[in-house]
Amino acid sequence: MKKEEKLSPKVEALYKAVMELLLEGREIRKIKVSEMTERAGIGKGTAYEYFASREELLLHALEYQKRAWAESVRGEVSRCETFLGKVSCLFDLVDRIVETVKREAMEEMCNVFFFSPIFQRKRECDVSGLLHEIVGEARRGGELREELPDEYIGLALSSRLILYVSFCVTAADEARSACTPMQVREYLLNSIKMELTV
Amino acid sequence: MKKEEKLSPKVEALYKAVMELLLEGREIRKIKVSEMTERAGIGKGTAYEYFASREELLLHALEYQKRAWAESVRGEVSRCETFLGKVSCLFDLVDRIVETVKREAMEEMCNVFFFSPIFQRKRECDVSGLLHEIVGEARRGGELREELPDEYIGLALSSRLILYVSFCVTAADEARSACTPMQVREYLLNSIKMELTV
Amino acid sequence: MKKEEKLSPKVEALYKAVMELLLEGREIRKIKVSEMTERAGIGKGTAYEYFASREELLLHALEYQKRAWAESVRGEVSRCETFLGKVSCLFDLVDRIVETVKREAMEEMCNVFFFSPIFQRKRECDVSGLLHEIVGEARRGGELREELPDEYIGLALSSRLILYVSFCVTAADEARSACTPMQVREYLLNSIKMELTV
Amino acid sequence: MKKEEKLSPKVEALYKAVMELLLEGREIRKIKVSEMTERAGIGKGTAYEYFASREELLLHALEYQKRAWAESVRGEVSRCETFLGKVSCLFDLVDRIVETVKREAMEEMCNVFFFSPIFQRKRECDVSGLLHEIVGEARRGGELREELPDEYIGLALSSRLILYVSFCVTAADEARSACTPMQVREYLLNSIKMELTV
DNA sequence: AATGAATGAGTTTTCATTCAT
DNA sequence: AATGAATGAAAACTCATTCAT
Repeated sequence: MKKEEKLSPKVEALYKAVMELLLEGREIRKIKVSEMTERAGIGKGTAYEYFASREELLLHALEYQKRAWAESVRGEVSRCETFLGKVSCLFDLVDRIVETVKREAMEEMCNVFFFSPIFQRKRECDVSGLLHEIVGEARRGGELREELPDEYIGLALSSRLILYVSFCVTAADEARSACTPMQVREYLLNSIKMELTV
Repeated sequence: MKKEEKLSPKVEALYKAVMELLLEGREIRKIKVSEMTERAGIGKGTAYEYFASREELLLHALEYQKRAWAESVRGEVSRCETFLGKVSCLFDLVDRIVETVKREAMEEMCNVFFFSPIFQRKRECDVSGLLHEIVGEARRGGELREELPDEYIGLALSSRLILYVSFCVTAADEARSACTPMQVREYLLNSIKMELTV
Repeated sequence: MKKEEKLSPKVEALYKAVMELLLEGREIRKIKVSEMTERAGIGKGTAYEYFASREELLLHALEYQKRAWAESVRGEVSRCETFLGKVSCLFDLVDRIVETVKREAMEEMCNVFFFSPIFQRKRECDVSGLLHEIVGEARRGGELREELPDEYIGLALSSRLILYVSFCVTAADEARSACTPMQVREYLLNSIKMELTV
Repeated sequence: MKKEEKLSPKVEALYKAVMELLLEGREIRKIKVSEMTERAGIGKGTAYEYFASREELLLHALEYQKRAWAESVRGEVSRCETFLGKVSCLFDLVDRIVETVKREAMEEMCNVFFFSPIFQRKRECDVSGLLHEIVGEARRGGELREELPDEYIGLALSSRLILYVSFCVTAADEARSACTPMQVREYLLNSIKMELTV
């Protein structure tokens, strides 16, 4: 609930540098410390003043970005009254993210920001956490089918978001696609409504 | 009984070694050539008799494994009459894979065998290819909703399989889960039935 | 005086292969055994039936070529009556060799066949040996200045041949050259006549 | 007193190490990076801070040495009035170099410092460049035969220098030589005078 | 005699991390 | 606090040579 401590400008520059490199299509495992610091405009040693290792720096940078994305829709979400409206905001977020990413960067970005987090425990502050909150509120509001446990609702939503990401990404280079992202989104919102809500 | 060109025994040993190392939880990008050849019981140089680079060896090893898994359910799938029956076989395959793979290895395995294929063009011979065939047959059999394009059906199935995997994996270390993998599987099959079939 | 033993066809193929590779501009130190045997159309192991090591194979191949060149002018030389006529034959040989060599191969060929031999002892059977014979004959025929020792005559000739090679080679890619190889050759023969003969 | 940009001490140590190894008779193409850095008393990685590759390091080291030798006679040469005096300084340089270099090292040194430059374009800063300057001055001073182009003069000098080197080197291990280096030098200077000057 | 698959010692090169300034 | 030169452990890859067939 409490906003984060103000970030040191050097740290922020490092986080920004990591995202830039990812968006340019770099594999995260192959980004060098020197590239990050150069891009951030600071000395190589300086990174080690703030982080114990390359690994830790990368982890924090990704965490920061996930949090930033979650924050960026939180307001929008809270302004929506209904469960489906809130879910729709998450689709908006996916749209915005996918738009900024170049084709070459897609696979790595998806792995890093969509697939990997599935296996990670800490999810309070990222989109998964937000999704969890949305489910909780909808449950309290009686919008969800009683027989379906929250856990399943969460999975059902995640599964649709992943489908949507995958579609947007692969549709991007296959112009001959049978349907548009917009249509898919409609399908998905409809199927969410049918399956999960009262 | 014989399916493929006979593999050189050294190559087969290498493929097997790569899978073993993956199953033990090694990150694929960090597996050393020396580890692979030692595990395979051959000389380091020998790997380079068969593959131009470490990268190529890994790629072929994964390709081989994906193909092997697809082959391992193909028979079972073809014995099923209905779309849902066939899809169920794929869930069986996921069950079998998840049982074999250690917790630490799961993220890597999923990236390699479930997420990456989404971005790849060639998919005839792996599970994605099989899934594509299943959709085609069901379409011809008139089992699927006419308004949904094959593309959407394919992604809808993929995303459910991915979610099933991730549930099985994460449920494994959260005993306190509200539902069992078996239940989730039922939910998912049911939602597939509701959403995609006539 | 005695002709060489007839070469095994495999050995001859190897020698030929080495020359081909050199003429294509390969650095001799970087030619692999596998390249030589492939080019020769024989198995890699076979090279080791005839030579103890890569090094030995290369040495023999070069020796063979130097001898072949010397043999190729010996007849011509012996048909000339005068010292200068014989020397002229050596210039002819240089012309013929330089013509066959591509620009990229020049430096390596010169090092291998002109410069390196300067430091080697065994020279009976190559062009240096022939040159030595020519000087001997001219001395016996009283064609040379008495005050100049044979050794100096040899050096003076070698030096001119080297100059001629260098000129031909560098003139090849500098069209703007102030004089032609033919002119240089005239200069040199004249200066040889002036300096060394009676 | 100061001639060049100040060299980093590590780079200078590397250049010095390369020369030491050459003077000990090592083949330049076979000198390992680890040998160079050990000899220079620095870490292996450090070489790669200054040079992109082993090859580049070697090239720069040789360039540096060629320049150093040229600089070492330039003063002496400029103090001589006549063409032959200047040429004599170059023979002095050869004497000095030959004295420093061990027999085993000579072939490599000659290849690197005398033969290779023949094929290279950039020659302003090494001995070839100096030689070119000497020819130019002599031409302007009217000391050279008008009918001989500068190019020919240059090669005539080079080939004599090369021969002097090779004589000094090979004479060193053949005590039974008919003439001394000193005598050969006299012969050569005399033949230069006769052939090239007015 | 001829082969070529197998080998592993030997090299270059990379890059996270340290530490003196 | 900030730096970046220096490091060396680690890894990929090469290729002459061997030897079972």
